[in-house]
Amino acid sequence: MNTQPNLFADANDSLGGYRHEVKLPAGDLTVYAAQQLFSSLDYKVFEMANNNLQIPGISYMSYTPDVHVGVGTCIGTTAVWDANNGYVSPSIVGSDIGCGMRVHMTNLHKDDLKDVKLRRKLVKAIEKVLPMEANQRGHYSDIRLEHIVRKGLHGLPKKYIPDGYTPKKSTSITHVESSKFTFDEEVLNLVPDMTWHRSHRQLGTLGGGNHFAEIQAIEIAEENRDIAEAWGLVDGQIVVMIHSGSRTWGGHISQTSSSAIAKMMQRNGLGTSDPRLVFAPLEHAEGRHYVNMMYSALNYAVVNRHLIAYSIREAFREVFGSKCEFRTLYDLMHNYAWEESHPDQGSVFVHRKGATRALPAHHPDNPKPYLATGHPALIPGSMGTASYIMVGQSQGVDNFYSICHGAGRIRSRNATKRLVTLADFERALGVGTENEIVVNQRSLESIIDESPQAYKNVDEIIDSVTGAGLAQVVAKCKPLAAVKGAK
DNA sequence: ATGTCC
Repeated sequence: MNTQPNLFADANDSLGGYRHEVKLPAGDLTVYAAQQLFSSLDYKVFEMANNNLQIPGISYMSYTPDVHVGVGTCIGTTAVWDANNGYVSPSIVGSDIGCGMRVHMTNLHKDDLKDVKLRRKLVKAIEKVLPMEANQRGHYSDIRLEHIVRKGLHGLPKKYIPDGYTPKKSTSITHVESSKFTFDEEVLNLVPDMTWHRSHRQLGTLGGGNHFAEIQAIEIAEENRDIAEAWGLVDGQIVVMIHSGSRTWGGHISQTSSSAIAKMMQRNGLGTSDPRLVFAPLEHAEGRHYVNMMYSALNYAVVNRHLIAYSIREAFREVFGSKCEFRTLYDLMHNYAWEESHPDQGSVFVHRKGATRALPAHHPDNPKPYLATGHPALIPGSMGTASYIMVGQSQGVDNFYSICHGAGRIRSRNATKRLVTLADFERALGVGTENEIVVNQRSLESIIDESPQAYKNVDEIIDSVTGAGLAQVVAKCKPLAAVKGAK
């Protein structure tokens, strides 16, 4: 409950209670959330917004309904500056640069996976090709990391972009948000050998925490059946959803850039109430350096998800034969900052931290295959609950087209370990029943901090997004099996 | 999130 209501006594609700304009001492915050979710927000998220709003020149800041406290900045933040006179903040982007979602579509039906033993077999096959133990090396030592961070998907050897990876013989790189982020490659010379080495070994690995790969069965939303069909989605279809990021490459960039920027801030007397919140003018050497490095991490993250998908495709082909399709639906990030064009504000520099860009039909930033419909917006649920494939609405322009990025944590990992029992977790996964969501980890205890009881109800989050007119549901994705990385 | 503290 909110114990210090004065801060947002001036909250002005609109859009039937789904949008809240909050007056904070340092500036205005927009919160997209149904009334009940809004009322239940922790006071700390407003405190963090107030710190972020102290960064000079910020022109817009908003929260998604899944907002929760992070380090320096809340997860669920969209923060915007004028691109010509703006600031960039590694603390807003966060440490997992380029973290995001990827979905592949198979030609399997949920009935093909009805047998729990077959789901176990599939998970075992995935474990063979997809490293999930901490510090376990990936299987892609033949790929040059230098090519990946410089050229993104274009740096991959051809054999890793198989025919039929996407519909109509187009390659998978036409079906992602961006196949290559261009930057000043000089910055790569400053990355230490150890980071090159570790990041090379880590290519194609899932990582820990909330990262996962899930096998899901989809239900098409009736009102968007035409869009679903245009995307190649049908009722009961098995899809594979992947959530991962830039691993140690992005982590290294975040850490080194943040400390360089912190020093620059000290020299120039810059700062807010929170010393952990670092930022630099875009035109400063430190700001430019971070942006360049960040883009290399975006390349790493997209390729990492592509390779995870490639590995899982191998497992599917082993279990279901070589006729098993594995077409790319989309790859979409939720942690990054970049320049965009806004109809009223022109060139803007947009940070998204745990916020997903969901463009509507005909927006010019859609990749060509999705120009007529809008691109798929991929929203993960918590483990054992549904995920969603959505599409943006034109009204989303008010929020720079940002929507949620998942369920949103309601209790810390430690609090979850204290409060949630193994029996609770097993019940949530249907362990022992024929509908069991099969998980790779032999000991569920090791991932109990990821149990659904640690998260908000994703359906309420989605309701807030649709209620506010930001996006619509195209398909609901129900998990049949999940693989998680070890701690 | 992260080779979770040089």
